[in-house]
Amino acid sequence: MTEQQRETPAHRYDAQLADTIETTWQARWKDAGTYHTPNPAGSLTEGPADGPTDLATRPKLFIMDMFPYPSGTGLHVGHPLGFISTDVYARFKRMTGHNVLHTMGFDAFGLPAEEHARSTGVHPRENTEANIANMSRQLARLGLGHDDRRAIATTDVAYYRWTQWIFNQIFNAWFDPETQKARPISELEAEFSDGSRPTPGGRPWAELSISEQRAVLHEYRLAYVSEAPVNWCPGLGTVLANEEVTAEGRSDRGNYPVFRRPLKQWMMRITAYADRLLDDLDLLDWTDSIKTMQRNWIGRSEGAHIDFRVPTASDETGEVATIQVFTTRPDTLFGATYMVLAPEHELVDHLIADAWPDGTKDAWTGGAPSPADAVAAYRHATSQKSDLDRQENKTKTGVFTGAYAINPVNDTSIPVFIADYVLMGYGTGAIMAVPGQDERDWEFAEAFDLDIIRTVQPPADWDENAAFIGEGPAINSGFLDGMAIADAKSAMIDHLTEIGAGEGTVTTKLRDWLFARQRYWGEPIPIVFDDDGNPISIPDDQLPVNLPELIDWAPRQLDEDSQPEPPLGRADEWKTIEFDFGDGTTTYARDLNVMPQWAGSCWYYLRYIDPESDDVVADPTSEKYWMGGDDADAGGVDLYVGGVEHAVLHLLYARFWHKVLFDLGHVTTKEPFKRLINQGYIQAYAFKDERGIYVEAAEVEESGDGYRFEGAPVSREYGKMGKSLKNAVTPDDMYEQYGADTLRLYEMFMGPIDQDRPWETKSVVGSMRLLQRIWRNLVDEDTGELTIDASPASDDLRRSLHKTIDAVRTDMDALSFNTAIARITELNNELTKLDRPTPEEVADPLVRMIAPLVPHVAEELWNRMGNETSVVYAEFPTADPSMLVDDEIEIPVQIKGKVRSRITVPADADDATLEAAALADPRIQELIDGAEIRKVIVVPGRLVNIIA
RNA sequence: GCCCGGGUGGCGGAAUUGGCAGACGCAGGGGAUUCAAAAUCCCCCGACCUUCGGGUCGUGUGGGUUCAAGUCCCACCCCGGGCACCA
Repeated sequence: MTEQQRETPAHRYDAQLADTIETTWQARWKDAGTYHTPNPAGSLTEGPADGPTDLATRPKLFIMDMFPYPSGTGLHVGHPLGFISTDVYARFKRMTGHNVLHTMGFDAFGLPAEEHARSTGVHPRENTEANIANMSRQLARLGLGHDDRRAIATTDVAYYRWTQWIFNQIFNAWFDPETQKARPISELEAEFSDGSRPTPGGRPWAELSISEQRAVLHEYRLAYVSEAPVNWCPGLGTVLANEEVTAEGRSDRGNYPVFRRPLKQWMMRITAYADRLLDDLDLLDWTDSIKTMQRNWIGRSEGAHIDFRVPTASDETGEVATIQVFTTRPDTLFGATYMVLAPEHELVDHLIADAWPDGTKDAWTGGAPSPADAVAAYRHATSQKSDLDRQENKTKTGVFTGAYAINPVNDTSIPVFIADYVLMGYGTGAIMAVPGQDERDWEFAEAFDLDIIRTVQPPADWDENAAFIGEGPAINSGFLDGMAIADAKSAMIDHLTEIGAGEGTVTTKLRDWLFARQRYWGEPIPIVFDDDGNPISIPDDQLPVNLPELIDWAPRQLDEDSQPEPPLGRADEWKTIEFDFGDGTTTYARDLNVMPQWAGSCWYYLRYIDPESDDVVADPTSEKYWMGGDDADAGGVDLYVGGVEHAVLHLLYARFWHKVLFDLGHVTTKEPFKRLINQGYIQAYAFKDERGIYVEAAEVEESGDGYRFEGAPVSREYGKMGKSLKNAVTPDDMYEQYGADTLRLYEMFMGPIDQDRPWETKSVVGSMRLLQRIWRNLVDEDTGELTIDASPASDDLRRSLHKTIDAVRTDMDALSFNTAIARITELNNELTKLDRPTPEEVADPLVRMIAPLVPHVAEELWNRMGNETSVVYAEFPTADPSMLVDDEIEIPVQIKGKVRSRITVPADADDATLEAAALADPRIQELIDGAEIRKVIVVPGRLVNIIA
């Protein structure tokens, strides 16, 4: 025996042994299909070869992680935190009799692969697949119990075929305001056709040409084409995403100028679903903060549309122009002293007066000789401002249009301005300004010397130079005077409705979803255009529309006057295609846009359910089973874990698609994700030297007076883990030093799932030690023999065991893995102190309890203990209730709320017994010393408090 | 500015309905074992005072309710996140 061997016992649980155990079991699980989850019908009805055969008849549980983007840099230890949590929970639920669906996919379309292709010439697909392979390897080594048959990538042609199919569903649907539901567009067409719904122009449907019919239907579709501005960068010959444009309006890459250009773009009518997206939040088991974020994003506000006539101007049809405003405060209409339109408002051109009217104040003209000049100059100035400028510089600016509008409630003539504090994208892009009750209007009125009329009585001590937003009686408001705000609002709305000058309405901040991207690496939009530019969807049976294999990445130097062109426009042969849509074979132009990255992640949960079906997006029986379609509540994925950065967009878009599919009968639940948890982030310390350069965090040493790197002092920061801060720790490092089970255990022990936490490699050893101690309590380190025997445990130990089981079950259910681990540690510490072999009646449940957390070492111990089937499907231990109560308990005795002594009493002692025992305690008697006892508070089982 | 979270030992964090603050772990200290060290096992570990029995203070700050407050109420400070001229 060599020196080395004598020093380390041959059967110690260390990194080498962990590695052997982990890779061995991973291979065996893979062979047996241990994590194969059976569907109740259709495809994938096969379960595990080494598990129970009745899984598909058990209660279901659908657990999901927000799937990752397969980045080229691979994982660091922060990434899998959520994945481990869901895996532990899934494993726990498998052991409590559930059929658990848990798998993993990749959100693999997106800019980085395209950028990588651009710089290296490697096709995005090749690069993406290599990254997926690497990341899959890193994740597999963690021992995640995923059903790998269900793994998908959004870039798989077989997957994006169905993404395109869903696009077609949405395109071929309209939102019926009567039923508040999406319906097939064919039903709308039928109504037009049989005359039950009048056509927009009044002509009979049959008299419209096919092109005209398409144009009419297009106005109703849930996916529609509209002009929207894009960031066109001629220097790169491409359109850029907002995040690729610098604050100076230049391209992030290359620093070329970027121009805002209108382009025909796909939009999705998510605004139609605003109310349902808002209301159904109540059905969801999500945190209040996420619900609030979604509510704020949707931004529903109730108010009124009010029409102001502008007698001096006419609109496009020659009628007297009418400015419609949206206001949440119709009760303040008597205080409207001017109006403001967004500079881009289409009515502005019709309003501009030929010359400044009498009474125009100097401040209103912007120094221009005529309204037209003033408006032109102001619009130009506004267009030069970046969004950031507009956000940061909130000084009110604007110019008078020379026009006056009539306040419909009192016929007062009020000036009409344009100003950039009114946004085109919200409400009607025009406001009535009521400086008395609005801070922004007050500021503008002060700057432009406009009248201010208060219409709500402020309290006596109110600053007379400030707008008053609060509650109070109406004043200066004719028939509203004296009313509270709510009453005044409804009285005004009634009045406006009666005189035909307005009506109550609702507006949302939510805009329709801009769905087109002018990129290459995304799902092609399955649309062609006829000669009149009407979009037609490619029939479902001809999907998928494959991405063309073009890759001409060389930037094209184009001039400033060039038109925006998506990359697919370069695929000359692909650009056009022949079709026969019933009016003869014709050549059609394909849509050249691709979908945004959100698209693939909007519905992947459905494909997890049934990744193989060719004829249906997901088998209906399986869909209903996994999504819980019979529930009266929202239904959906039972647990969805992911980062809070997707609180709004991803979750809102996915909910929207799901609701459309629900309306059209393709899914059976109202909501996609019943329960949502946002896991916290693992952050890490980073260190900078005196030059301010980051140094390798792993090599920094702590000394008494601070931190040192190669002897020189460094300063410590705290932030995201990553390459740039030189503080990344990879799972591979941890596998090598400790093994996957230790990494899993440490990440789960660090703190509650939803909290950010600092990574500390030096603390990982604590989790390793727990596993070593458990191992040592069950296996002899020198011989490898089990150190378990069949003789019964002591009563105390048995009680500890059952209390542990009880607590661990509760904690696991609540995803409180950190406290579950603490309880297991306590039990194991008791075993360590035992001067006898571990009783089997404790060893068996202990191994079961650790199995969800550290599946490999648990499986190894389970196997060594003589079990022939996998611990993965073993039953989780259940506590014996009679073992949870002690015969005797120690409770504190307080005098005036301070603990002065402790007494040991029978657990079921009543109040009188407790009081007597407390007063009889020698220490208490000594302290009371004959003083008068005024009151004794007894909380059975908890404490006695004596007020003396 | 508005809306959400959150402030507990040197560190990560525990603490049912208001009922023994600091479970569990890391770091630190002491002991056993060892020729020695590592590993392992045992003990201590909020601060201050102490006659070593114990006492006083202590959960961001200041008030309050209560027999009893980390927990409830009021005011404030700090940190993190979201939104931001949304009429």
